[in-house]
This record gives sequence, C-alpha cells and structure tokens, in this order.
Amino acid sequence: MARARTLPLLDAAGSCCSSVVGGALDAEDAERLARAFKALGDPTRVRLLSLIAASPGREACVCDLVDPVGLSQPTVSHHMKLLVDAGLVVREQRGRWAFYRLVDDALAALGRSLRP
Amino acid sequence: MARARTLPLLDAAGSCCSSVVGGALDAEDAERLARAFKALGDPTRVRLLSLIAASPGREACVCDLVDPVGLSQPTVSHHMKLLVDAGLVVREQRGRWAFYRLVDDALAALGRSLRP
DNA sequence: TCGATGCATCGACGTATGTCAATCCGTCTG
DNA sequence: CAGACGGATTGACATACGTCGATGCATCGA
Repeated sequence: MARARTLPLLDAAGSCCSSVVGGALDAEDAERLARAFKALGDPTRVRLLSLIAASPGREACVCDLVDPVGLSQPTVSHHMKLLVDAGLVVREQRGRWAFYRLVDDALAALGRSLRP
Repeated sequence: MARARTLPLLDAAGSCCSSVVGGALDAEDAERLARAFKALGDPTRVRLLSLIAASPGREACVCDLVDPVGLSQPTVSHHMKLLVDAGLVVREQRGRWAFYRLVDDALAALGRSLRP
C-alpha cells in the first residue's frame, strides 16, 4: 500500500517548529507529530529505544535486543523498521550485523513539542 | 475486556521518573509511557490538544472542537475520552457543557522523558 | 412540563497493528 | 565453495482502532 512518504520530523533549521501545546496546529503538522508519537505508542518500541540508549556506545544490533524484550527476532526487526521509518532511529549495516542508534535530535524535538 | 487500570503518568513526586532515552526501562515504565504516547499517536487527538491550548482560558467544550477537526461529534467525544483516560486532559462538567483542559504536568513529564 | 441542546454510549464496519513460523538474502568462515 | 550466522520479508491471524449513525441522558429555557 502507498505508505505515505514520511515528512521530516525536524525542519531544516533543526531547532524546530511545531508545539502541541503552544497553540493551533495545522493538519499537516499534527499528522507529522502524530506519526512520530505513534511510533512511541507501543511498549516494546519504548523498551527498544531505552535498551539502545543503555547499550555501550549507545548503539545495539538486533541480536542484542531480542532476548531482553522476549519476542521473536522477526517481530523485533519489524519494530525497528517502524522506528527507523519514524526517524527516531538510524540503521547502519556493519559486516553481518545491523546496528541501530537513536536520533537524539528527533527525540529531543518531539520532547520539546510537549513543552510550552 | 479488562482494560487495565491506567497507572498514573507521574509518580507522587511529580517531577518524575522514567526517561526513554536515559537507560534501561523496566516493562512497567515502558507500558505506562507507551500508553501516554499512544494517545498522542493520532493526528486528530494532536489537533484536539492544540485546539484546547489555543482556546480562550486554555479550555474548550466539545462543541468548540467538532467543527475545526471536521469529524462527527461522537468521534470527537471518543477521542476526548481517550485523552482523559491517558491523563493528558481533564474533563469538567459545567451546566450542559463539558469543558476540557490540558494537564500541563503530564504533558511536560512526557516531554521530559524524551530528553537526556 | 416540554422541547431543545450538548454529550456520551452503543453497534457496526473497514482498516491498521502486533505477533509468529517459515523463508529468503547477505556476509563471514572453514 | 559450503555451511553457518544475523537479519529482513512474507503470509497468516487475532485483536485493536477510527469512524459513523442512531440512540440515550442530563440540563437548560420557555
């Protein structure tokens, strides 16, 4: 299905933009923010993010994540893909491992959107 | 179905607690955070929050919200209920109107959970 | 007291989501 | 080159979610 192209969470400036609690938000900003929040709306994905944050070098491969969350490897891969699509995580292939790192700017911008 | 009782988003201290990006998160904290983020994971609800924030007195009744979001009244009521259940909004009946206000502390705590 | 008004609840419907087992695809190693 | 290993994709399935129209329930005004 035509999975709509993800708008960037941050605009070019980086410092950003739209606040949920700052005033009226147009439909497009609301859509973009909701897409990011939806990625955070599953306990498994929240745990995956925190596991990556707690890993040495703040990065982790899928093999490091499967056991802690207690789900199958395909399911973990699936969640990681969603996090990448949401722009909250980046994937880097290194040898036969895929390493994931948090996108701190995106997470911080999301956090800021909830503060007046 | 046994909709699990919503854990409070903030613990008693108010200043709070769990950070998504600060390190390993136990399953219960992840669950609680995800439940709140899921409430933000729909563009309509994000718009509703921003509309309330932009309303005079930072409060609004359903009748003020239906037109701007362009959905039916029952649907808006449904979304408002989810926001209340998530602890992001409070409802106060005043005469025949139901007024909704943001729970700034909950939103701020959620925002902090995304910042290192 | 009666009708109108503002909202919540209900029932239904189509779609999205989370999960798994099975399979496929690169990459490294013997 | 042949396995083994890490991970992504696929297909299937049950459940959750967003939406609506119809209806129920208070509360206010005449």
